[in-house]
Amino acid sequence: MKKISILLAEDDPNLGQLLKNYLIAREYDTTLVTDGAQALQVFRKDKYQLCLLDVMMPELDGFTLAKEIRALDPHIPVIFLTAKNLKEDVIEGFKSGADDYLTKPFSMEELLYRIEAILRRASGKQADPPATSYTIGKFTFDVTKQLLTYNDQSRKLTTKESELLELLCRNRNEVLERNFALKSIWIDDNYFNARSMDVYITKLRKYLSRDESVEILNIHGKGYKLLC
Amino acid sequence: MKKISILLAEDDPNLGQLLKNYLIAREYDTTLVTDGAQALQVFRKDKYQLCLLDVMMPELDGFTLAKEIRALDPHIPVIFLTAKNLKEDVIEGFKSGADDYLTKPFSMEELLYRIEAILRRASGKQADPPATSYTIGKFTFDVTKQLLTYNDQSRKLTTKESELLELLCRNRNEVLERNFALKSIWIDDNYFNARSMDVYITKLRKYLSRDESVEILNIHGKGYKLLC
DNA sequence: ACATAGACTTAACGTTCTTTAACAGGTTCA
DNA sequence: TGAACCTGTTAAAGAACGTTAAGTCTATGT
Repeated sequence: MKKISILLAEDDPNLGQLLKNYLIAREYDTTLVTDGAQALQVFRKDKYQLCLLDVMMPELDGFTLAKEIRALDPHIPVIFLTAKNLKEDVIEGFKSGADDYLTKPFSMEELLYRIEAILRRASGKQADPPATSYTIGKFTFDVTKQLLTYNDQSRKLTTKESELLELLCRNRNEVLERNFALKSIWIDDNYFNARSMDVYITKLRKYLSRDESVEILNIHGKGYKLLC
Repeated sequence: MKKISILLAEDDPNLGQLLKNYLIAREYDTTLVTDGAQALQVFRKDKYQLCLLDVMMPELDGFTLAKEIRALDPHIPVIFLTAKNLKEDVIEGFKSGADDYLTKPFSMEELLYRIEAILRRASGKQADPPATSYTIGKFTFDVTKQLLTYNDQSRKLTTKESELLELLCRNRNEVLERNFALKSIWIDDNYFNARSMDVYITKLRKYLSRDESVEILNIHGKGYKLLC
């Protein structure tokens, strides 16, 4: 299956690199540029399936850029990344044809969620959720229904429990880095959110304790690894 | 099929043009005027099916304008565009017969949904409803007739029930954000309206409970997701 | 005008989810 | 070994949500 290609235009080098890494980790073929002019240039050369554009950029702002891009490819999905409380911008953004927008700060989960939603809509197919479910030892984990099942006994997980368990499953038998998980689910990787995550790890361990072969292992200073 | 005609009165040229373009892109036959006097003049000449009026306008303010317009056509739907924190104005606006209002800044999606909802209500008694309907598990939901059907058994939904269910359907298997739903249906996203929305979620869940495969899932702190 | 019914809101109370606090161990490295 | 940091666990606090019932309003018909 061919990878989805994303053009990411973000002038903040830190955020840009961060986003690029996350998207690549999620199997999106991502190209990062740091200003609008460059974005247009790159877009002309190669085709992309989705654009992620920061609104505030030097040389060429996101809105104008979107118009130019739309002139080249009227149907390409565009998502804007915008600073908070710039709702006026949002309006103008929709005019130039954004399919969606995110106000900073946002979590990776949210970004990925919207990307998937838009691609789903763009591909014409209606409905059909990915119906993702994982097998964890003797457990079955239905992500969309947030249901963890063991021998016909089901437990309804909370939103956060479910999000964390999904990340663990996605990276099973390899290290899920703390910061990655925090940025993905909690937006901020500060002290309190880190402690909150610890609490959820404890909860998940308790839920999964019925199957001895399943274990959430801590990798000191790095993160967690789901063994199963 | 003939286009819906909208009279848009907005004195800010940027916003006005923006709105006009967007509405035209959405197949609404839109006329833009930049002050109230002009609006009245144009309205006398041609008939419109909906009015979008800015409250703060030179020459003739939106409220007075609405009264004049209503004198000419008592049943035409009117939506006010108003700056925030002008609650007094809002109240007076409803007295002069607004069907709805939007506080700036607002998103295009919100405006569009409001227009559709109002036109639907206005045309309720007339003929040829577009008959948009959704299939929700074993249910059928006729949006224009506000009818939820299960095995030949139909339940007539109230306006709010219907509007909320429509938003859920439109975003099925995706998160419908609380704030978006509140601003789209209840106008204000304050505490009380949020609680009111909770009540409606309970109602809808009860109506839909006959099909086990259908579920309105809460995403804590974000919104609801209709699974089906 | 009055009564009635239906729709919507507000109130009240209970439950669940998430975060924060508090305390107890662990790991690393100088 | 001891200081600094990281992790495990439980409990409590705070916020969000679920549900039912009572209140308010509006429209409608007599």
